[in-house]
Amino acid sequence: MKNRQPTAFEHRVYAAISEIPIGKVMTYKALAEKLGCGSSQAVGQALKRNPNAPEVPCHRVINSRLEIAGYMGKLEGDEITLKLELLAAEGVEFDSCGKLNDEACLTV
DNA sequence: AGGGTGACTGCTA
DNA sequence: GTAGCAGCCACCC
Repeated sequence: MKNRQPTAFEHRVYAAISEIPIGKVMTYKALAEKLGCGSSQAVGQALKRNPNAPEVPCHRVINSRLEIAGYMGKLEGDEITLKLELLAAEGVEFDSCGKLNDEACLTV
């Protein structure tokens, strides 16, 4: 556990994710544009380097292909399955491949 | 101070 | 439709 302090940029990312309503998801690109970064990779970095899983609903953040990305620094594993279940509990249904089943859940 | 990485995206073959 | 390459920004060593 690094327990390092989040930077201003990361803090902005968490704030934007926290603004995502329940039952909705946002893509890295849209999130990056909302932050004014223009680079979705920077957003992914912020999430990967930060174990704020329960503090920030990072599971609501998906890639432009409407697929689930990673969780807690892992791209695949039981954590991903947990994320899908968590989203399903919020009303967002995903495919067995981790793809968004309902495009209407995508926040623009 | 410099180089390398990445939970990404977009275009081209 | 799948595969590969380049661009991009922020963080880490």
